Amino acid sequence: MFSNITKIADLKDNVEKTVTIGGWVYHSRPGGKVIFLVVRDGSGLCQCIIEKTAVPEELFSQLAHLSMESSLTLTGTVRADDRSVGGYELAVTDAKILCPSQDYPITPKSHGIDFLLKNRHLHLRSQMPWCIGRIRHTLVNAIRQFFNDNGFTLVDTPIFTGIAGEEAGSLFEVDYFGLPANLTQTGQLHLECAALSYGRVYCFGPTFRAEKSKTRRHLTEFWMVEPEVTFIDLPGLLEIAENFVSFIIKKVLETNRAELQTLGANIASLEKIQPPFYRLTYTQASEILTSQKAQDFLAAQLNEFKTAKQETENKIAALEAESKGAIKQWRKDKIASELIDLRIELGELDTKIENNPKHAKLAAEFKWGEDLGGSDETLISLMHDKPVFVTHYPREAKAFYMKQDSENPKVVQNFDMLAPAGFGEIIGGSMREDSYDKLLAKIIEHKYKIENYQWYLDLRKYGSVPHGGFGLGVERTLAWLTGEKHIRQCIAFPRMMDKILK
RNA sequence: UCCCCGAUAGCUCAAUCGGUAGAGCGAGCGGCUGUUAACCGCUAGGUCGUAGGUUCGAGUCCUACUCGGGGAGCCA
Repeated sequence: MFSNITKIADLKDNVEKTVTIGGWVYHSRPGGKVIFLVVRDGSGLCQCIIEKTAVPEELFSQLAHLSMESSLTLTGTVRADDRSVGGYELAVTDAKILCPSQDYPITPKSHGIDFLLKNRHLHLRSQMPWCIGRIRHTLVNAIRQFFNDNGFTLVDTPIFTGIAGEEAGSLFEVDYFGLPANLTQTGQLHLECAALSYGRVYCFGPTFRAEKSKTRRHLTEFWMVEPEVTFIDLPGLLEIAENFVSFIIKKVLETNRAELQTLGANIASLEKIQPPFYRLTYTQASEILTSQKAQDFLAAQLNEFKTAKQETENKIAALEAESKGAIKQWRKDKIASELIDLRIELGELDTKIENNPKHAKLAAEFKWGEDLGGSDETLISLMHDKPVFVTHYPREAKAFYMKQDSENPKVVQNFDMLAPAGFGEIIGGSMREDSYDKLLAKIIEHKYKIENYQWYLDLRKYGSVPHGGFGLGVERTLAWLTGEKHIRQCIAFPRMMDKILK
């Protein structure tokens, strides 16, 4: 029945031909003599022109009263026209309404985030989530392609697990037929087993963290890709990581430039992301944090914030003054929505101004041995225009499985990759401890039950080799690429602390 | 877990000193228009988050609770 449906994205190949499209009303501008219906079909938008003289009178009247998100098929001639979205339009000769939509809750005006999340099942149809979803698809595809093309074997690691990969405290516990089990926090430990079988492996799936974190950078369920490689050292891992990240960004830039533009992403800065990335040891990073340069940077930033605040306040005052004058209603609307945005901006600037001295203090008082805090990472990433690897963290601050450095026993061979412009950590990785004795000592030190880790220790007993890997968070990467402030927009149905909506 | 902010029409927001509840969008009806966040006119739409308190009088002040937003810590 629908075999003759043409996708809107393919209209460019059907100019002057008669086609049928199927989709949903995105926008309607009905008139006495001509109706403009913008229709979306998942592949794009198309403006459909319905002239009163071209269709039966009853159909014209029905189409004139069609509201947002009504579903229908439309038949007509494709015309190239610069006045239409996408450059093509359909001169309609016939249409069939499938399901008229009444009182669709999402309107073209702005909505609050709570409302949109409650209506997430419908919000997915809107432009922003649609663009992000398309980019996510490319990103996921590119991730698989990179590893598949570089000799990695996909291994699906379990979601129910008996042991913790990261530190406890962020585990979701489940009742597994009366036995305690957890949802996976990482596929790494299982992946290491597979790496010793295949050499180069990766896993890609959902990951669960029960962290009580209500921030724009946290989900309780997120997707992570984790490669694991044998016969490698830390510099080798960094090389894979920077090639990997550069590859996926290149693919997104190639495939989704239009979506990135719609979302207002910083394309120019993404185009700069090419190997090599910056490399800092933890010790160098801590020196930067406590340096005068960092303090000067923060002071300059504070001044920028204050200037921006002043400018924003001036803009608000000017708009408020204009709004009180005798002006057209549409201008008043525009001012009102601009004012809302400006006030949000002002609030964010206030937060930044408030946090800046705290961050300066944290940075200045940074002591070797602590883990890098969020603000420290942000500061370092802001001071660089490309991603930064921070390596060799203090052993005490890091997970038990990370390999002790041969030259400096106080540090481990690990790395975090910080995205530029303050987006923070998107990759964490390390060489794994391959010495049976050292790993055992760490397990004992952490007071973990040895019997739970015997299988993991076995990997160091039977043909242990140097190996390592890393994990990349899909939603955080997507937030970075798209310029989305909040990670919750980067997955179709976000799971957040204390909130499962559907 | 801690700190800050908020809750008014379906949605986004106003409401001055504590004194009769207002717009726009969306919805419905009509008009007009190669329109494009179209425009113009009319109509409907409210127990001001919940429960107390202060007051002649509370959307506005106070207390508690619920829900939401932002930030800190922690992390991908």
